[in-house]
Amino acid sequence: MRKPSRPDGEDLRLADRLHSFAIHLLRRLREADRVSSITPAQLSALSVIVYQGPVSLKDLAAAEQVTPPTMSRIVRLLEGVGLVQRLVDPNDRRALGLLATAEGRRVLQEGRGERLRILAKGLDRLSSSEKQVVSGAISILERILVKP
Amino acid sequence: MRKPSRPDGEDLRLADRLHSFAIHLLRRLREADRVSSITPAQLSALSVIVYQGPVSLKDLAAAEQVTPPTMSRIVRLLEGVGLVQRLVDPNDRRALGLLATAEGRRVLQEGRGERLRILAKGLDRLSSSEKQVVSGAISILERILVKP
DNA sequence: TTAGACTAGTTAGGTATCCTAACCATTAGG
DNA sequence: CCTAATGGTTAGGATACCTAACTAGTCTAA
Repeated sequence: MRKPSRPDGEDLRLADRLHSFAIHLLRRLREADRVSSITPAQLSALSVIVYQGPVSLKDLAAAEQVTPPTMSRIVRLLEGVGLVQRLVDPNDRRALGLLATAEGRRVLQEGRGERLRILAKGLDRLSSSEKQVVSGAISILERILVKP
Repeated sequence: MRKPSRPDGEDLRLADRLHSFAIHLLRRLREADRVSSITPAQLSALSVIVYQGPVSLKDLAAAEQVTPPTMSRIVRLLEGVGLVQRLVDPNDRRALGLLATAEGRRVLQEGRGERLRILAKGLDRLSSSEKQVVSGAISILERILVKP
């Protein structure tokens, strides 16, 4: 008899706790976004553009899990306020190479920085050995995000 | 000399890793929501209604970090498809006591279950001692979510 | 080499989500 | 009472999301 493919109750309970924690953590950190000058969807797209270098609209849409028309609009708004510029790929003149401007990188770091400061302040309440446990757990968990 | 109130670099790095992990985890799990019959905002509000028992619109809006008019509309839609019912608080006839219907609880469990199954499948790849580290870390991290 | 298939992106049009401002209805305090 | 405060809704506007249909550039194969 092989192990059933259905996850067992133990894993489900751990999954539940992890899921719940992630939701509540991000909900708390979202409070920081209120001071940002751009919307959450725009900030998230900008983040991908900043870190993934020149990226096509198609890839950007896939990364953000939205359709190309939706991303087209978001990019137009980001471009309109000067946070992103669009280049045309010389090898394929249909495709875009989206890049962040210096101002775009600044705005992103500003929003992200506020989130991280809030979170770091929470972590500050942990002992040094507790932080080690957390750090180790993240290293472990990062593996489950790698597509199988 | 006291420790500076500014979080140190160590905490910021750990915060960054934790933040990034939470974002990527929820982004991955969001793929499961595509099969749900209701939208993410509605699912999230429904979740609060199911777990927080009879709740006022004001409190629900605060929990979801939106304004009362926004929540008013979401509740109207949820009520329209029979997932939520509104009672009037007899002690304060202005206030609502929002409750999930049996169908509402079913729809919520359906969507949540799919997310948890995906996550549990990922956790299944960890060894039993790794799961213990993760479990311990979550217990520690849950403390930083408690409002100071 | 050129017709047809395919791919990247945009436009059009609809619903949902979010906001602020303004508005009822009810409650609480003087 | 009568005014101020509170819970919710309505109105109106911007963004975010989708599908369907379109344009323009690329690739393939006869």
